[in-house]
Amino acid sequence: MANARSNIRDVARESGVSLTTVSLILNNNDERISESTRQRVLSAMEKLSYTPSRLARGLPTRRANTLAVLVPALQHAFADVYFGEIISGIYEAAANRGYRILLEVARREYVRRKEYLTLLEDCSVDGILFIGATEEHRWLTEFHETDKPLIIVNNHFKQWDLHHVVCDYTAAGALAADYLIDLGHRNIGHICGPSSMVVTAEELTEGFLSRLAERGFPLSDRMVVEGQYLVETGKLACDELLQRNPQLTAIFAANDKMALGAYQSIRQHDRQPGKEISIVGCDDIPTAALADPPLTTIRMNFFEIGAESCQQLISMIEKKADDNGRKTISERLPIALIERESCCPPQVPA
Amino acid sequence: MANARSNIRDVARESGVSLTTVSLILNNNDERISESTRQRVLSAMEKLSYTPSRLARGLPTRRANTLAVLVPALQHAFADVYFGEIISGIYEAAANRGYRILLEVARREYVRRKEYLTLLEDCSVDGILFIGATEEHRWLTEFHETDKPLIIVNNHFKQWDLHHVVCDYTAAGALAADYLIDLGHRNIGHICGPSSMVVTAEELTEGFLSRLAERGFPLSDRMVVEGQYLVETGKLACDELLQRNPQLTAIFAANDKMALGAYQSIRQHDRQPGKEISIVGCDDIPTAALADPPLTTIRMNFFEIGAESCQQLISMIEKKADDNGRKTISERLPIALIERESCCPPQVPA
DNA sequence: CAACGGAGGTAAAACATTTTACTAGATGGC
DNA sequence: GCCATCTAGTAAAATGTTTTACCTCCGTTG
Repeated sequence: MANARSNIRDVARESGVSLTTVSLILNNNDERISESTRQRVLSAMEKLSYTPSRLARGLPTRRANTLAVLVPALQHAFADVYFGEIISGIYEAAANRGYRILLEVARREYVRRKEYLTLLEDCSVDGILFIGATEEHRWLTEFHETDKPLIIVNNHFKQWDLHHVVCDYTAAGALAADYLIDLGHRNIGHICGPSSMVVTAEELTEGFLSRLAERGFPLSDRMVVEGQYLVETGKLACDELLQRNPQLTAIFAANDKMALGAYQSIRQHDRQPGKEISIVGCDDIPTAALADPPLTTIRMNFFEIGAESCQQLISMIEKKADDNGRKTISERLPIALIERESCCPPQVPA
Repeated sequence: MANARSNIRDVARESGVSLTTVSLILNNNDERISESTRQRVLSAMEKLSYTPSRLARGLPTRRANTLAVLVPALQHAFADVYFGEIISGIYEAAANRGYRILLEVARREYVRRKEYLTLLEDCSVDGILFIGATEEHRWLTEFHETDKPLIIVNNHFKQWDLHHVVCDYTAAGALAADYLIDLGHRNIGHICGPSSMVVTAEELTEGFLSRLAERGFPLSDRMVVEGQYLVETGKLACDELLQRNPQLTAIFAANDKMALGAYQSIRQHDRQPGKEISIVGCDDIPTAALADPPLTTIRMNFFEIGAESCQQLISMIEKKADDNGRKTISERLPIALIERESCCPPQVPA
């Protein structure tokens, strides 16, 4: 009863104009409408407390003004700061441009049924942002030829050029190398990410190793151990490194979580992280600053990555009309070293 | 061209039946349709690779099969584990029942323009889950009388009975009190949450204080200091407590972040957290287990809270049809003490 | 004075569904 | 043989917009 939601027709009747007129005003296609009519219609809207239905609007326009954020099926994915930061950035950019955000998880069933495509066809969503892509997500190829609005956030694939926005992982690796060498370290270990699965892990390690080599201190393969980006795997990798070279004075971990795992390992070996063994992390998650000692790390600014990806996606969507040169979007954001207290020059053996 | 997305009409034509028939099959209103027709239509769908448009469906049904998650406008809200865990739980429950999740942030403008209501009226969304409500969000009253599908997640308001699902904060406080008393502590301090702003903070403190009193060790007001749920405020509160009573042997912090802040403060006072001063936190965020020493805390299971809230919301929405006794939903989930290494009996002064 | 053009609109088709009320024909009971 | 009921379906209205093509004045031009 009270719920007789008013529609555009009611507004038209109330203000004595046609549907078309109301619609034009709603869409700010002002040119054709006189100021007096405009005012009349606007106050009718006010009076009827009219709000246009997004659903109905999307039908003729085939636009939902909504973007999907797709994440892989990991345990409690949204509780991860990495995803969380990126999503915050995406939200910010989307909200500023009037878009909404839909959350989607790429479970096995989801992928098998190609729901990600349905999402677009179905007009639920105007574009997709994929976070946390790995080699496992080869089905993304489907987006290769077709010019569907998809952006890979903070990763990319070598084989197919899909639109993407990433941090400069190569530069990050080089930066870490320079920093440790400049401090005087020569016995260095590296806990790398799962490089066969994610390109950025490979780039980081590549950047680190080649800079070390360039500066005349190449790292033996033995001193590179892989972890799965989790605290525990970081600890295990560090155990391994310490066993392979007990003289170790510095470690570069491919992410902060593994760096914190290294802290644990080092303590268990009765050494002091940050004093006897220097650690550089990567990502600059909030916990890094709270660790003891506060972790020196490379800041990736995931919020920025999310926001930038989102803006690129929106531009793609809105530009689609005047279908100009469809170049692959490939952007690389800068990184920075954040110096805290987990590094110092190597201690000379007494 | 290739994009001539097929619709229900095409399917009807292809299989030689009416629109209605196709629609009925789509909605599994099987009873009226013969198996042979059904098969014919299904294969026509297959052949045309037809997917129904969510948008168009929502229009007549006034159902979007989408839920909104509304969070307050905090810096990078989605990067917070607290929100993240809850959202993960919500997602899980929603996905299992075929609902999608829309993210919304209640910025000032958003609230002023009552977008949260628009969301519902507009049929973008069938219900709303509000996380992180405080006394600041008094506009939620609007949901009081009307029976709009809104659930307050892990908080509630005393004045109006809005539907909500919360952890049992009173029990949590009591549990902490028992634990510390049983260990032998008598010089206890409490870092409470912003109790004038959030009811659950008040309940936790109330539970803690009254159990202490019951057991014969009432806590003086001086030994309760308020923090804003952040690491830094926890540290400051702890500084204050240590100054007010240097004999302090145990602290109960209203959340883990403040407990970690207390670690910092204690260290700066040259005392050992977990040995000289025992700490109990609350929430059991992932960092708690990684802290040094690992933090003893009360697990709230936010994932569960999210999932349960979401299920309740969905039931509300789906039951709406047979509008039975509209009772306010008010659920209280159990909590548990997770013993780690941040507590021990008080040390006898040498 | 006829033709033109612009200002300010409007009618109607299109978008893709659901749902209500109806029907034609077959079956069954008495 | 007639009415009632059931089966398998259909026609048409409803949902709330956008958009295209058109219309009607009215003031200018040539």
